[in-house]
Amino acid sequence: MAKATTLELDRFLPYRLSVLSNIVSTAISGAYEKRFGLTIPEWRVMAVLAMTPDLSAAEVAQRTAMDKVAVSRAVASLLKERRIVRKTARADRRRSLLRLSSAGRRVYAQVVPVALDYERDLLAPLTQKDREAVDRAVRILLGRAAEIGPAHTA
Amino acid sequence: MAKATTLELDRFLPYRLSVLSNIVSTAISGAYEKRFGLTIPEWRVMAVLAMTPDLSAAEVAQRTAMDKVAVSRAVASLLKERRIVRKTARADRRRSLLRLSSAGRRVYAQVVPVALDYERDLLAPLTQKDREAVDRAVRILLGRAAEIGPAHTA
DNA sequence: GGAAAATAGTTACAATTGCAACAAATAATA
DNA sequence: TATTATTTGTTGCAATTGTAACTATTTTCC
Repeated sequence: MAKATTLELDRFLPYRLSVLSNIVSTAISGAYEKRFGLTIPEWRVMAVLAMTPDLSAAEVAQRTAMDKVAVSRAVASLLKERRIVRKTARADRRRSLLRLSSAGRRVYAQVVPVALDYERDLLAPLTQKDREAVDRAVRILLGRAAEIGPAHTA
Repeated sequence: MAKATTLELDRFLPYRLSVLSNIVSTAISGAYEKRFGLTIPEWRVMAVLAMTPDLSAAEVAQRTAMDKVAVSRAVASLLKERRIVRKTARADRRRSLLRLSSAGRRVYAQVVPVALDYERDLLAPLTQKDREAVDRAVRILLGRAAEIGPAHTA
């Protein structure tokens, strides 16, 4: 007969990750919202377009780990606020090519230091070794999680 | 004049945490839902009641990092499925004392191994040292995140 | 003891999110 | 080339979630 086990929630990594991620996301999204009127999906779209202009919505979705509906809505709202511009791809008129507008680049330049400051504060109590361990572990876990929990890879 | 910086999304810890946590949560909640008809909030409530019976909803909320509305809904649904029982506290008739029913304990006993197996698979590619580092880092980050992002601590 | 403040939990409403159906355009194939 | 299948992105609808208002009870303190 199998041994009866109990599970202590605060030692269960999925739970701890969820709590940590929620706290961090809430804090960050509060800051973005308040200071720049940006949601996190909007910010993610801006961040990838800053790195790589002229992506299609599908490419943005892939790079931000967002689904295409979320990207579509973020793009719609960024267009309305004139923080990105969209042109139709000449070669394939289904695709649209997205890039930051100059206003978008200005906002982006303001957000980046806020984001990096937050990250720095968050990581402050960790030693350099700890940070490297976290970095490596998160990378490994991301790979492993994608493997075992295909989520939507039907 | 300030230096212009860019932010690479996949090196930004808040982003990586969010992606990792989403993948893990989706995988787990899929498993719970499919096999046991449990949502994650419901599972969390069950998990703390298994450890500590006769908690009030507010105490459950505190221990699960859920807000009281979420607890209320999870409790309502667990009651309907007869997986927990509720009695009114004699001393204070506003409070209700919650505990698993025997059916609830049976379900719990089935879920625990699934949860622990998932965690084990997830952590499989990490060395023991890595795991300890993650454990420590997450604990520290949880504390730090709670400090700097009071979120709702108005 | 009684009015006012506080607390536990629920409910109603609004905002967010996810999924499925869809239109437009292109690609594949017969 | 006409027909069907696929891809891109949007929209509608349902489910989830968060915020605020509410009821019931208890506590405070005059």
